[in-house]
Parts: sequence; C-alpha cells; structure tokens
Amino acid sequence: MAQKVKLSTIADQLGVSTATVSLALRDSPLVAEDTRQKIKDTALDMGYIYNRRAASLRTSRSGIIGVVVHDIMNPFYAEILKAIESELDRSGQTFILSNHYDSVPKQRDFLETLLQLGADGVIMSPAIDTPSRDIKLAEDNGMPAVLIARSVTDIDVPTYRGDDAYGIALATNHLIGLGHKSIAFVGGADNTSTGRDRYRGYVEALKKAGLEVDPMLRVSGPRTKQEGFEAAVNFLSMSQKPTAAVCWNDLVAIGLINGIYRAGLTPGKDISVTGYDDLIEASISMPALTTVWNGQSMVGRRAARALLDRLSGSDEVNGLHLIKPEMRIRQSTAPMVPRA
Amino acid sequence: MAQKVKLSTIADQLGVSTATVSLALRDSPLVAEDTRQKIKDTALDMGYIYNRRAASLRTSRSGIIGVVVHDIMNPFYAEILKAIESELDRSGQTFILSNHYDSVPKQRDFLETLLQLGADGVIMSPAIDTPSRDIKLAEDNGMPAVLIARSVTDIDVPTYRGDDAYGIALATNHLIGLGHKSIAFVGGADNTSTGRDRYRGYVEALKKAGLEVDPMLRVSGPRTKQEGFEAAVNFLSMSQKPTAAVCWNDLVAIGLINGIYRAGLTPGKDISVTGYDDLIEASISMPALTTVWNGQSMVGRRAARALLDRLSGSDEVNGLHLIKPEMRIRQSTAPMVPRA
DNA sequence: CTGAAAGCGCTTACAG
DNA sequence: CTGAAAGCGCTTACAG
Repeated sequence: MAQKVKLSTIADQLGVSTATVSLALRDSPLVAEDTRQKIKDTALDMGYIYNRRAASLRTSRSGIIGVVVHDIMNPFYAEILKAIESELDRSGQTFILSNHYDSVPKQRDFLETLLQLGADGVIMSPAIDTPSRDIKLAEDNGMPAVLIARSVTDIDVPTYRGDDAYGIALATNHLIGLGHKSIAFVGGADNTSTGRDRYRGYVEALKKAGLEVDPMLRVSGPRTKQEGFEAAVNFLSMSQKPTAAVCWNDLVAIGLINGIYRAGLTPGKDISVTGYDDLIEASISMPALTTVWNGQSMVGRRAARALLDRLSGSDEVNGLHLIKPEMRIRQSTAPMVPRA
Repeated sequence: MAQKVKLSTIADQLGVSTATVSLALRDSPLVAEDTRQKIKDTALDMGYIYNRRAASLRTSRSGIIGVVVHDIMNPFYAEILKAIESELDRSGQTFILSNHYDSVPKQRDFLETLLQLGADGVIMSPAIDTPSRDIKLAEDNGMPAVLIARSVTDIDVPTYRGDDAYGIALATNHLIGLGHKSIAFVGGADNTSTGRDRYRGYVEALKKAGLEVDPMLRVSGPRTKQEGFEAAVNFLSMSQKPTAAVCWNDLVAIGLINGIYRAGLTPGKDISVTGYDDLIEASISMPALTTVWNGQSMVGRRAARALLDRLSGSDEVNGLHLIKPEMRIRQSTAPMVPRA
C-alpha cells in the first residue's frame, strides 16, 4: 500500500496550508472557487481518504448513530430497520446495528461501545427489564436516545410504538363479530409492555362483549414462528376447544397455522387465527393472514426523524407517540363452526 | 452533562501521569498491581469513558469490522450474519452493517465510509457486477476483505460459499429419482454466480439423466417469497405441465408453494417443490420443505474467522472455499403424478 | 515502575 | 481569501 495521503500531503503538493485544504474539501465559500476545485481534483487524483476519527476527535461529532433491537432476524424489527435506514441514509449518517437478544448486559456493552465511538445518538428497542439508568448513561454522556416498540418507565425520552391495547381489541372484536365465543390468546409474556398490553386489550374486549375470560385460554411464551408452530399442540388439546386464536404477533400466528395444518385441521375454516403486525409476508402466507397493521415503517421513520431533530437541538418530540393500528381482514378468519 | 472525564482527569486526580493511567487501564504489567487497581477504581468512580477515536487515531486500529450484504431482511443473510456476529463478539470487535441492495454505488459508499472510520476489515457479499477495483480499493488502503455467498473474478481474496452446482444437482436428482420428467427451474438470474451455477447444475443433472432440457421451463428472476408467490401463475400455466419445480432458494420455494395452494393444487402431492438453503423456517413451513442445506452458519463463522486470521497476519486463507451442501428430504416432494 | 513529550490527522479560532 | 498554531484524547518510544 502506497504512502498514506492526508490533508498535509495535498497541501504540500499544491503549496497551500492544511487549513485551506480542509475548508476546500468541505466546500467552504471562504476558499476561492478556483483553489477549491484544484484542491478537490488533487484529492481525488491522490486517492485521498478522509479520516473521520481525526475529524470527529476535533469536532466531537461522529456521524454515527447506533441502533439496537432484540433481533434483526425478526422481520418485525427488520421492517423497522429498513425505514430507519432510509431515513438516516438521506441525512448522511452511518448506522451501527446490534442485537441485544433481551440481555441487559449485552445491551449495556453496546451502549458503552457507542459512547466510546462517540456516536451522536441511539435508537433502541430496549431489552426486557432495561433499567432507566442505562438510558440515562447514554443521555448524560451526550448521546440522546429514542425508543421504539417498547417503553421504559421513569425516563422521558421520545418513544414510538403502536397502541397495543387498542389494536388487539380490533382483532378480538373481529372474531367476536364472527360468532366466536371461545377465543384463545397465544404468545407473548408479561415481561414486556407489548405482552402485557396486548393480553390486557384482549381481556377487556372479551369483557366488554360479555364473554367469559378464562386464564387457561392463554398460551404464554411463544414469540417466534417456531414457537407458534410448537404451541399448536397445546392449543388444540385445550379442553375448552377454542374455535379461534388471537395471536400475539404474525410470526406466532403463521407458526400456529402451520401447526394446525399439520394436525389435519384447516385454519381459516375449522379454526380462525389472527396475527399482529401485518408483516410483509402476512399477505402471502397460506391462508392470507387476518391481522392488525402495526406501522413498523412509520415507527422507524418517525423515530429516526425524532433523533435527527434532537441532534439539531429540538426537544419538543419527547414523550410517548402511539401509532394507531388498523385491522386487515384476510383469509385466516371465518364465521365460527363448533369443534367436534 | 458533567465535565468530560479523560485520562488526564484521572491522572490529575491521582497525581500520576497519563501514560501510567493509559497503561493501567489496559492492564499492562508495567504498572504496579497496586497503582493499577487504584487507577481502575478511580476510572469507574469518575464514570470514565474510553475514547476510541483518539486511541485509534494513534494506533490506527479501530476494532471495527464492516459487513455488507444484499439485504439483512433476507433470512439467508440474517442466518449468516448471526454466525458472523457471534464469532466477532468473541473477539471484541464491533461490527457495522449495511445493505447494498445490489447497488454498486451504494456498496462503494459504504466501503468508503468504512475506510474513513478506519475499519480493520470488511466481510462482504458483493453486489451484482462489483468491479474488482472496488475490493482493491479496500485492500490497498489496508482494509482486508473476505467474500461470502458470491464470488468476484479477477481478485484473490478469501471467499466462502456453498458449492451451488453440486447442491442443486442433489435436488434435481432427488426429483428425477421420484419419477419426475418435466421439471421446471424457478428463480434466480444469470447476473449472479449463484444464479448461473444453480441453473447450470440443474441442466447438467437433467442431461446426465438423459432428460430433455427445455429452456422454456425456466422462470428467471424471482428471489423472494413474494416473487415466488407471483411466479406460481406462470409456472402453473406452462404448456409442458411440469410436475415438479427446482427452486433457486427456499424463499422462492415457499412463495411458490403458497401460490400453488392458492390455485387449488396441493404442493407435496400434486406438485413437488424443492428449495435451496435450508433456512430455519424451511422445516416448519407447510408442507415441510424438501431442500438443500447450504451452510449459512458455517459460511458466516468461517468467513469471520478468516478475516480475523488475516488481521493477525496470516494469509494462507486466500482463495475459494466451497462448503459442501447436503440434501434435506421432507414433505414438499413426492413421487410423480401426471397433471390433468 | 513512572513521567515528559511527541504525534496520530483533522478543524477552528485568530491574524493578516 | 489564506496561513500558522493550538488542541481534540489517546499511545508510544524514550529517559530515568
């Protein structure tokens, strides 16, 4: 590899100062149009590579934004990430991604790394049981945070997520409207706000309709397609013989549907199943999934925008911003038929 | 936010030099055990945050590794990434992720960003038509590259991917063995090595079995579940009435299967379908997908290891490393039945 | 075992 | 419009 080209290499070559080169490369009007062009051409010719570590050491702005979610392999987060990416790209920020897999220590390590790199800010879907102190650590060291998908209590940072209780009520009411009386709730758990809020929304919708709430109809735990698939056995062997299932999310619903098929029943006919999120694949799964749109791309876009706003000094975005979910009726739900 | 704590803050506090503090924090045996402990305690107390930009400016090692793939939302890449992540985590490297969506300019931008950040190396699944010059740019500036999933000609860097021609022949032979004579090939295109190699492997397997190769049986293009789903119409209306489809990957296969269901036929009975990759969801899709294991996690793990090896000076890993695929027979294939 | 000093490659007042 | 010089926060020879 050739001798490294730096500002001073270019300056020497042209007989100007490094200050002039620095200014010229950033298109400062302080440098004569003519000089500027010559400097840029030379930089290109010499294969100059801007050293952001050096610049950022001086300016204490890194152009880096951290993003941490539970798991990027999960399409729900992937859809949010895609929206964040396109928003940040536009503003020329580099983003660094990490999974925390709901490990608070892993998440803290990542926040620490971001601080060490001088990241300008962080967008996070906080790990289960994230202490507000961890977010404070970031904020106190000049790295503003924006939360997505989950809330953390005791701290006032901008938070973007769907209105879970409202959304799950939409799904539950849809099933009630189809005549179902024994409706199970499959997936999620009480250790996340989404787990709690969605179960609560389901319970309240049943109550409001005058239906009995049976805690035994809850299958707590499943979050993935795999786990939804495995939950089918559990669901199908319930003594209450539920004719429908409100699932905690689309992945669980799709898994559950496949498990029901495997058992010889036909989802969308014998058994009705609703999802939650409206992932891209919900509309092409078999049968097409009745679900609740949860605004992933809107969450991502608005969270990114909010962070950029905070970086430019505005703080009016603080607080909880709920996205209003919408019902998407497709083929996986049908009027109730009693189970044998 | 309080006054920023730096090495000199700690040094002043304890009445030692910054050199001593620097050494102590990195556990150098040059510093007395006693002093070392005192310094570490003080650093923790004062909430010291290590400034990696400053350190890296001095050492020209950043601890950053770039990873660029087509699309992290694609489970195929997600599975590779997960393996890379766990391998890099172990060695304390931070990794920066980016999608190139097969845009060469976007990929080049990212490489440039990595160079600016002083990344130690990059793992990439090159965008379609990546010129070897772009990889040379990285290498020439001291940022070694390792390729995954796809090859680039005219450059000798370590490359890890599956043996596509061999793998697709496994799938094709499996169908031939089940008595199928009219076998379509769905998905992929000639602009990637995987597209070319897999189609070639299919053609050769047919020839070897003495079956006619009909170019009209190829549906070129689809890469995603959505596109596989849409390709079903095309596939089902072929005048040759194929009884089986070799799909370019699992996503296309799963999409195609859903599309075939939608049309009222039963995949795994009326029509046989094979996938490629053996994604996690292949085994829980409906029907369980017969496919070819493509070693995603092995590719990721070995690529990460190879890069770490290159960083520590060893160069014996150069060249193409093919992972040997394996057949996974499940429910989506069955003995041939003629189509009406 | 510890300290004083130079230097990594930028940017930013400050002068002219 | 351009230059000389200081400084961002580390690490690394070099001295002692």
